[in-house]
Amino acid sequence: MTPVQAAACCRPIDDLLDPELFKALSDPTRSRLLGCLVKCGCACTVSDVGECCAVDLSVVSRHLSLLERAGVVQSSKTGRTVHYVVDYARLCRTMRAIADAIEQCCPAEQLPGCARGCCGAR
Amino acid sequence: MTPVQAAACCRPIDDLLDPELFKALSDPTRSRLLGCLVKCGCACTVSDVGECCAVDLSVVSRHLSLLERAGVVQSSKTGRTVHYVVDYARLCRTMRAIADAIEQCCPAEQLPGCARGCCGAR
DNA sequence: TGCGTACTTGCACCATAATGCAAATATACA
DNA sequence: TGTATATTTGCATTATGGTGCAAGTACGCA
Repeated sequence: MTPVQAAACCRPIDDLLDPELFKALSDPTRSRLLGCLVKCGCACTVSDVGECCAVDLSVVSRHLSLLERAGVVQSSKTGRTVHYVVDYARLCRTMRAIADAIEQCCPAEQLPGCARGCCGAR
Repeated sequence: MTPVQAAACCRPIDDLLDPELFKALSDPTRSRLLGCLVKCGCACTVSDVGECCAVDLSVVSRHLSLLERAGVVQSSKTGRTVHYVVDYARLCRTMRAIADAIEQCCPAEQLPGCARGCCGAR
């Protein structure tokens, strides 16, 4: 199969390789903010998360809302404070789905020893 | 635990949330090129992969070498042609490791019903 | 109602990165 | 050795995106 033929062939990986999601995770500042939120485990205010980074609070606000648009975190407003929480379930599900979708395309000869004859990542 | 405290606490997720990897996957053109390579399943030349996209061949060349630097694909040169292959095993392993690392940080109360009391993604 | 706090938005600036074209490099083949 | 092919690199252009500051909005509280 040539790349052109492959391009015409629809697979789960097509939807999962979403540039928007990866773009959300591609900035060092956002990565750090997300890392703090992930490790924190609880709902945090914009100000609290902002203390992890040496950037303006407006920058933190923008980054968090971008992460929310990408489906990585969720926000809830109570009064004038906004709390952000990581959507653990969705993130885990997406990452594993990507792995599965890639593995599905992996040719059998790629890595011997795997149950499916490929990838050996299971 | 506050975000600041969480930031000081080292977890596997810290190394796995690598902005460089995600940056490699964050461009639509690169995403399409990678998708073709993933679905193709075999080693493809720069020219062949380039036929999937309406961009200059020099652009394709640069994108593929960037994907290689990010550890997503591997290249091999034979004569004057360069072949690119997806590193299926590594990609799968990384994505699953990210999922595992995120799950590890997920608080127990997040999602009931899961074996670990969280995430429900297993 | 007025003030302070939490966050967001507008704007300008700067850095990075994507793109196409042309030229260069590397290699196969006659 | 000369020519054609495959890929890469230099360069200029353009687009995108991150940042800080200042101002605006929303809301709680006295």
